[in-house]
Amino acid sequence: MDTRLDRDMSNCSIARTLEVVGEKWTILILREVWYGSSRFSDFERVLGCPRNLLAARLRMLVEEGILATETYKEPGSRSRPKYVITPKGVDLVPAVMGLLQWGDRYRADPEGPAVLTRHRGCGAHVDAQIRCERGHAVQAEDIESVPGPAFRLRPAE
Amino acid sequence: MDTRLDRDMSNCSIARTLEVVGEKWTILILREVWYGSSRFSDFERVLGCPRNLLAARLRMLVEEGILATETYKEPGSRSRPKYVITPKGVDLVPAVMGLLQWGDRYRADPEGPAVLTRHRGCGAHVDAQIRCERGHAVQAEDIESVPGPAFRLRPAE
DNA sequence: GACCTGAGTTTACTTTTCCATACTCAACAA
DNA sequence: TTGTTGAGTATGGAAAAGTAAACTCAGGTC
Repeated sequence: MDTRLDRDMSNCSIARTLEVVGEKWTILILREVWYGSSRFSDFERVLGCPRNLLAARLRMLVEEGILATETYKEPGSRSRPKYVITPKGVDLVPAVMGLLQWGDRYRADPEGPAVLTRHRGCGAHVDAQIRCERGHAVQAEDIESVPGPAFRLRPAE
Repeated sequence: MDTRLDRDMSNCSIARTLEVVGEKWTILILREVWYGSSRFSDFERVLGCPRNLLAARLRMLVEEGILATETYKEPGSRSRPKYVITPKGVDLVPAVMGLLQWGDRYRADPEGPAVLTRHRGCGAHVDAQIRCERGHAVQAEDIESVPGPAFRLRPAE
């Protein structure tokens, strides 16, 4: 993609995804959900994030359909809400795996990463890869970005 | 991973990656590099981002080794710096492809995405997938997160 | 020598986001 | 009826981001 006129990037899918998950704490909240947390107090304790932001992020994630609320009840106390991931949230896993993998490679402690990801059953290490529909592994250099159906040039200034 | 004691997440690779690329504009600058921009004025024009932040983000990306500066020279003007991606930067592609893919699925215009990614040569659509080392495609539900070498529990409070 | 240009830096001001902490609220328990 | 607990809401100050314009700097051109 090498149009000399400026592309209009107002409909860029990367930017639009970041509008939803690009704020501070959002992705870390999702990480906690994957690692098993579901309650407000769990997120607060493990993340150390301010409560008002936590509430705002959870509300956003639920509004966007990435998390959903259910209720749980501990014996001897009343029902309270908990947060569970939806299929739309699960679809963020490849992106987050990509971040995890980069951090493992370039920012891990000398002894290695804090968390290993394995294929349940097979046990082999798991990571995010780029593949084409035909199943070929694709090097980043061999990705070609071409204008899609919603491609626009920028309105003249 | 379901330790009832709190995990210490201060060495989480996701959090550490976000420390580098989690600020506003950073990933969009990388997007522009992939789409062919390399000059300060290109980024400024296409992103519409404030110059001081742009300068700060570029400096950060160069310090982190994700971008590198080279010089270019237009005939009739002096040499000027441009920004090119390094192998360390290329390793962020899977994460960003993951974001792109989610945006394409859930936030695209009705007519479709603005940009299509294809395998150069083969031409087939390309995306980020989760695979294990043995080459199996892995469903998000079949990822098992287990404590790694740098796993720590949280020091008691 | 004066002017131009791309790539910044600096400054000054407004707005937004973030952080820390205090406060509220609705069951349930004693 | 008072206390407790989890899940928030409210608030006030600090930090970061956004906006706009002026300024710098070096190596071109005129």
